[in-house]
Amino acid sequence: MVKLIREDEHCLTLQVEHFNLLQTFECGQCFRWEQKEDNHFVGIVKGKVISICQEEQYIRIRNMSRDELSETFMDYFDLHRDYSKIIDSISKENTMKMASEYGSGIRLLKQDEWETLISFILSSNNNIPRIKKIIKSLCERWGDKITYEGQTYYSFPTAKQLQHITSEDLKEIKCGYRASYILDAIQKVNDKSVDLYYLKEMDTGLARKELMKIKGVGPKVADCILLFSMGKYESYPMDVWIKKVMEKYFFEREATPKEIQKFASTTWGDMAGFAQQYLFYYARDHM
DNA sequence: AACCAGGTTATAA
DNA sequence: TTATAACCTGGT
Repeated sequence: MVKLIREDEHCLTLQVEHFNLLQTFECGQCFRWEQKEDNHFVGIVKGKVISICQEEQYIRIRNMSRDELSETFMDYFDLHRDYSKIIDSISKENTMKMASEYGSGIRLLKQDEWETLISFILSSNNNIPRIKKIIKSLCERWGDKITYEGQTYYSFPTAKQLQHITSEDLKEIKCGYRASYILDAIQKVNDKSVDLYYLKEMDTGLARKELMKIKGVGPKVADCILLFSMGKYESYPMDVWIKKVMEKYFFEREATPKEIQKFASTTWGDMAGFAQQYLFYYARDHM
């Protein structure tokens, strides 16, 4: 599935099927990848700046060795997985055929649990530009400075790095009422009353309950964390877009969250999370 | 001015 | 268990 085409100085070229950078970054799972003028995307994975560009099936990654490719990059972009199999298995009717074709280059990222937790707490009742702005401020204020090709970037601050910040600090970066949620997350992760990095080993339902002990983490945010950072692919985050698109194409009427969850679970089972991504991406452009 | 945006919380039926 | 109002903030 993944072929290493070329290896230059700190630079790799891959050939991959079902991998589109724009789709992967625009399908609602992440907030930090930046598109540069020359069609490059720059992001930070495990504290390291990575620059990627794409032409059709060819992916060029700058600032990356072969070891780093197999240790972090492949995993982060879920490149070991055969997405044509997944698309086949969930595209049993017209809507999913349409949606999975439209977003056929989406990959489900495996992001850092902490970053995902905080990012999606901030996402609640908020809009994307503001979410991105707040996360950026958070990183610039408390993250580590990283210099890459003359530009300055910042890592996402760890729970440890944030352990002494106050509500006032968070208000300054315009978190609003979510400030108290963030403080609760910092406290619970640091004192291990929620063992964040162990949750992926647990049963999905239990892990979900654990996440929801944190203030500001309800069903939707919990499902996002499970799906985007813990590989819990049966999760089906239900936001306003998913509700709209499901009601239009699968119910042809109003439906309750419970009905929708049940439908997703019985129809797609442990592939529901992939279906959610295709539907979300499709809905954002067609509703 | 009123309403909305990747929901959650607190309260009440 | 399910329904409703209030919520920081910035944009329309």
